[in-house]
Amino acid sequence: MIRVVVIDDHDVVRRGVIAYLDTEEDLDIIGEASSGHEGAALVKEIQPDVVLMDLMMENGDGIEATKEIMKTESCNCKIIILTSYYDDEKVFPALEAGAFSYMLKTSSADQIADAIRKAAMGENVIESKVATKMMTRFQREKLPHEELTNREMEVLLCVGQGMTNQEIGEKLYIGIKTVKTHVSNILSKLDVHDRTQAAVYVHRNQLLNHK
Amino acid sequence: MIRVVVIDDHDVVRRGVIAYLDTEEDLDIIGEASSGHEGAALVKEIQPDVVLMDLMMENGDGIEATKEIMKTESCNCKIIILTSYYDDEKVFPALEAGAFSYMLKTSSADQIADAIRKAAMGENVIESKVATKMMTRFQREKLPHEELTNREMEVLLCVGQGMTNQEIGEKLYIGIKTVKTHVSNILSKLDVHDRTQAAVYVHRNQLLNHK
DNA sequence: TTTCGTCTCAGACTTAAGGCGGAGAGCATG
DNA sequence: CATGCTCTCCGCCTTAAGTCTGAGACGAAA
Repeated sequence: MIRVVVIDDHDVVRRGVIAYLDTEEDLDIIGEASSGHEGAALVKEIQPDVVLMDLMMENGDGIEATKEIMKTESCNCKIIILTSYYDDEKVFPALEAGAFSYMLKTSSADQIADAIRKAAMGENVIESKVATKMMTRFQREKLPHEELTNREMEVLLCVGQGMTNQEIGEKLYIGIKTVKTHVSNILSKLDVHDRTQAAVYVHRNQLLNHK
Repeated sequence: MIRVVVIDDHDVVRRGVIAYLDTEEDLDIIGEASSGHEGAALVKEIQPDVVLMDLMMENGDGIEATKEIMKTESCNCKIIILTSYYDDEKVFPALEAGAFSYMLKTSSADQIADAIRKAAMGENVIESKVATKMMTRFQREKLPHEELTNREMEVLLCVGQGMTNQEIGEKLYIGIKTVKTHVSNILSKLDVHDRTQAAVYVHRNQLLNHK
């Protein structure tokens, strides 16, 4: 039996999920909570195998609760995030906080039950939309270049769109000489020889997709 | 009841698929064939709702059979391609021939049954790997530019990798003057003003991913 | 206050890029 | 054979790009 706790402040959702999971013979819902604080305390107390955690909650959100739970040393439970959102601001903090899997509420009940079983076996499940975001994020983290300043990044993105120095200057309200300085610094930081290669760099690393 | 015909020259596969589909109460397997010709004739005769068609067959392949079936005016059946291959040379001819859905044999039996039901309701199912190929293909079909010659495309791809005229000339064993001519023609055909924009164009349209 | 980093800009210089016009060779098509 | 397309290459010219050196202004941090 896999011992599960469900944390979600939306009663209908929580009860619905529990109702379904109860029909699965190998899953045992041993507790539920309607806020992050409450949930974290409950988890510490009853030590479930898997936690199903909503992200957006009224009193203390899921990210805080996740961090709270992961801090306890004795904890070896897996936290599955179950939410409607998959934007960067939610996904990465949740994963950094220690989430084990990341499911969307658009997933079917079967998929959620599967994710719980896999979590219990140490196998994590990342919804494909979220996985895509992770991939691009990892790619970006691997960037070998020196840190560019904010201004340089602005200029680089302009170059990546095919703008000339003149156009960049007009857009950023600075002189063309200044643009040239920035471009020159960018080229040496990225270790490329001309603006075309810099533009290629932008696209290879998908820097334009996230503004 | 959804009336289904299965066309596959591999006996084991055909019988396995039929055996499974027979367990589904809403599906009625009304016919089967082991070649494209045979299958097309059968379909014309008994007018099923959905056809499950293998692509690679000994006597008359699935693409020909699909075209054959789609040519008949009275035909309002949906053809689902079921194959192991998802390379460009197979996928696009099949879709152009009139295939309604495209499934891979790696799909689960459930997914195939689902695809049949959806086809009967007018909803097509494209396996994700195939869908990805379609997306990039569509993007390429929408390209607004004039047709480039083969040589120009070669040069353009070099530009898209950030190469200088000098480097391109050395790679293609032509003079730098010739490269300049090509680049100049490319710029005017693509309606861009410099090589950097051409490089951006290459990446926006993912021209490098398919060599 | 001094130091450091960033952003801004200048002048002088070199070079790659790109436009324009012209042209010859090969090759397929009608 | 005449036409058209492609690929090749030339010279001349203009300009955008990029390097180098130097420097002033500003704000944060030591």
